[in-house]
Amino acid sequence: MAETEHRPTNFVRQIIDKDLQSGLHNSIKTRFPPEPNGFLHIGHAKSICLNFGLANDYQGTCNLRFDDTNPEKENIDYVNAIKADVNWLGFTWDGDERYSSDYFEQLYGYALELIDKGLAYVDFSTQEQMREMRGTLKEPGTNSPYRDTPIAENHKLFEAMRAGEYKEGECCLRAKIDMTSPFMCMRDPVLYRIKFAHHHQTGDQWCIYPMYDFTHCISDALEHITHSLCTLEFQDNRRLYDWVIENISAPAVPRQYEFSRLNLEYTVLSKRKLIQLVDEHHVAGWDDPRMPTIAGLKRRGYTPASIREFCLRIGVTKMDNLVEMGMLEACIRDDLNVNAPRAMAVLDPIKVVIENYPVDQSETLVAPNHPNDESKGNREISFSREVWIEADDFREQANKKFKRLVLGKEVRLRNSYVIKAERFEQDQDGKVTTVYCSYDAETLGKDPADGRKVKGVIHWVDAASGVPAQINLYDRLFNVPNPAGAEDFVSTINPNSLQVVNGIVEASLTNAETGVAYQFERTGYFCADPDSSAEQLIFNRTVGLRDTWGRTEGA
RNA sequence: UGGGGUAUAGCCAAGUUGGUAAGGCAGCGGGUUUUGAUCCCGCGAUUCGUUGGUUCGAGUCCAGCUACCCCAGCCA
Repeated sequence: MAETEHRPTNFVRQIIDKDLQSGLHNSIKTRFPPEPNGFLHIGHAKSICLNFGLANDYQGTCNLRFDDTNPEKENIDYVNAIKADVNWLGFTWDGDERYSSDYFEQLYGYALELIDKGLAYVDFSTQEQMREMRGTLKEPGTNSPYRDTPIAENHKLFEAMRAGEYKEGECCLRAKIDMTSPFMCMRDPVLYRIKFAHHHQTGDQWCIYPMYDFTHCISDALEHITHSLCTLEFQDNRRLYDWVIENISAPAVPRQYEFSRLNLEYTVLSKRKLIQLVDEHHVAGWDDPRMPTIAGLKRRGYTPASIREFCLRIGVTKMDNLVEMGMLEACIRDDLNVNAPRAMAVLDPIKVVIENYPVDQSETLVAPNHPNDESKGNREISFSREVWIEADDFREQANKKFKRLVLGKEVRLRNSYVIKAERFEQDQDGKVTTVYCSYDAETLGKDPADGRKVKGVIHWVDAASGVPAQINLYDRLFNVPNPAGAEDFVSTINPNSLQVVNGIVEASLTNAETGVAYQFERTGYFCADPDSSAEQLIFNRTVGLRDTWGRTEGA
């Protein structure tokens, strides 16, 4: 798809333009810094597109850095999934992926530097004591009794922490800043804590791990990141970011800028909540097609280009937002409308028997793969005496607004003949099972010679060659626009977010490649599910077609 | 008077030396159409959270007010 030619401007670009013009920087370097404690989601895609997009547009580079300072929550599977997702989105990071843990030794050295400057101390207060001494939002905190431990002793104490001489929670390293600061994060923040945990990158090498605020800014400096972009909740932390950089022998001075995180209607985008959905089996896994994860969107049938386009359209600002799902759907429809070959599939089949068509005859028809793009070629579809049509496409009686098959009336079978409904059969519940029709043999590829107008066109699948398929129809995962705002977001889960249907697809779809999109004419965009253990074809509906009829009809 | 942020159409979002409100999504009309799809054409803010002020002129400058978001993890 043709992505928007020139990127819309935003405040980050303006800052970069200024920094380039003023000569502050000759080129830019950004980074995408996920913690490997879960799968990436569409919100991360916003950050990825921003960081990698900026690097591309300004001919700079972008690093992929795993912010792996909390081994208890992280693992290598997430690292691998994240790398795959970033690549799948179409981005390439500069050199090898980095890890904050690559810098543990240097970070340790900077911590020692702060200690030696009298700007950090080892605190043996309990967590509860620290909380009490921190004060509140409106009241200043009070100094720790360990705050004035002599420098030399702090130096030894910290070395002892590293050597494993203290238990978890027994002590921690804190920056000596200002317990009365209006910024809570400046009230002597913890820099290092003790964790006897195995780390996916450094193994058992360390028993002390640096905190985010100490690690991130230094990692940025070590990588010579020029513009460090993060989300709004880190605005206060910027004071600490700058404090650390100013007080150590930093090799560079990176700057942090914050933008608002993405909120999408009818889903949740917080790692904690997504983990809960997976752990409590509200969904089948991280790549469940209903999940807003990159892996889920991929399995659902979203393309990398459509997600990039979405990120372009939503923009980058500091305003809180809640983007409509329709925005995302418009992006994938725009992509698939021009790129997806058409095919026919019936989701809720009823039989049509064409009584004046020879019993043992069948013929091969040619159908274009795309109505507006001849270059996509044609395919062959078979036609015979019995075909399946959509149950919704037949009514015993209806007004002229209903442009489908009605008893005694004609309708065009897409890419085929005009048929007329003569009579029908239904089961004991009143559901129509079979419609007996006649066909006009002179209407293949042309209108009736006598000038009869046949307005309706419906899709169908040849009964003799059609293939049964499981079709997964997805709906929003939650019943409310902003589940994150609910008291209990789990209670707002939509119990009908997945509807499994047994349909019939045209024979050409038998070998549909996993993940490759098709438009099933008149019903939507679908792609084959990767589930290889399944015994039959499985198609996932990515998104339906825009449906103005369904709207008026339903109303 | 804790501090940090944000307020432009239903949603997203341009608007940067003050000069008379881009664009996209959604919606609504109309046209084309063997997908009620696509495509094409047309329609939306006398108004920029609010109240005042400065000015010939303010979304853009100033002051006050209001609403919403974030911060009291040895999480990120």
